[in-house]
Amino acid sequence: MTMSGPPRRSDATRAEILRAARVRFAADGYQRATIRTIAADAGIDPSMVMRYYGNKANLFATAVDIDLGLPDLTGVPKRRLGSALVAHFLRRWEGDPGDRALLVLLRSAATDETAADHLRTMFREQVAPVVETVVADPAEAAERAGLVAAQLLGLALCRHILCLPALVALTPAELVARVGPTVQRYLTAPLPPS
Amino acid sequence: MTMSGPPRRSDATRAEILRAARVRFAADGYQRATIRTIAADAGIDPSMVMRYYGNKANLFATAVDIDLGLPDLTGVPKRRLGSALVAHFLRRWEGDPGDRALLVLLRSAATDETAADHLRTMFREQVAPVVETVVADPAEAAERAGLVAAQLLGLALCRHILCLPALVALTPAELVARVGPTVQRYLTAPLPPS
DNA sequence: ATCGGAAGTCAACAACTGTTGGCCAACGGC
DNA sequence: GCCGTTGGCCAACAGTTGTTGACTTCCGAT
Repeated sequence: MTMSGPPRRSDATRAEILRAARVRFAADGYQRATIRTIAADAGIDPSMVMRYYGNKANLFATAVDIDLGLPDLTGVPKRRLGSALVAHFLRRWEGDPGDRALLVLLRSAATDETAADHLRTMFREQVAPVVETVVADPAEAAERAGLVAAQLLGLALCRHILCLPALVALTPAELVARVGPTVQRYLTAPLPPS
Repeated sequence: MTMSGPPRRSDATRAEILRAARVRFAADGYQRATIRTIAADAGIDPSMVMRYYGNKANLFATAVDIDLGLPDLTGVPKRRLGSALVAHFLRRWEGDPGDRALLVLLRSAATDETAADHLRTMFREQVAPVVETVVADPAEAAERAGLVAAQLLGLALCRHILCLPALVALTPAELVARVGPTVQRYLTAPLPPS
């Protein structure tokens, strides 16, 4: 991730562009965010964005290449797995703007196939493996992880992107109390026959 | 909804435009769908779209002005409320293309504030009232409806827009069996204290 | 002091967008 | 058959977009 060559004089500008890009992509999504507005936010010329990141798609890919930072769940008591997961994601996307990278991806993934692909990869490489470590039958891991993702992404969508008032009104603690048991059930309850 | 004046000779074209618009908006979202591609799909000139629908925003509003067709839940046994709701929504958005209007809205709402507003209105005027008829304490109706919306929209997002393989693989019947109990709990389980 | 390259600015191109107005053809009541 | 109305197409405008290349300015090593 941090495979830096020799430190360059322009590192500050590069970082500033990336910060502005994350904010803009998060606010507007891939298509509506323009190189020009991102450059304006960063206080530099649009052509610098091209020079440092090649093109818009690559800038987006760089801005979105993040780590969910999922905790190691093997030490968590089995009854608290759901609450722990919900609490972690809430902490993750309620943080300061610029670090809400998951929302960047979510907003763009609805209309941009590249972003959707990033999200699927993130699910496959980060969420599914963690779920596999806490699930009884590994054969069911993918399905359970999918159900968990649907619940958590649905919550992020309704609370932070659609901003449904009924969900914005709830505190993080209340959300953990309400959604935690659902995730818990998706992780541990026996799957009903089809 | 069908407040038609005298039947015009161009009704067929108008309908064809609307059909093509729904398909395109569903596939690409508001911004990426262009008047030109919609017109091409409908086999007519872009200027006709303008003549019949005024502008792109109005065309979108018309294409998206739909009825969820939520069933009357007052006759459903209280234990089956969750399954009934999940089954209804699954039927609604697994149908033939052109009738998947909810997905049109969902895809665009992530990046377009107008679409998001439509979705909030639909939630407030269609989902919340129905939930209110089946909930014990009316004061909790909005919150319960919000949780239900988060779960159902999350499912639609992951299955039909992100196309997570783990969720695409499940049959509608399996999904009802897995997600139904969650919705049931959001509707009827006592809300934990904050 | 000077020279090379990096950092940054400016102006422009080509493609695409929503939108407009003018023009032609077909229809239908008189 | 005549003519106004309607349905439809074509070409163009104005704005925005990603992207490019030439030009200037600054800094650090020699």
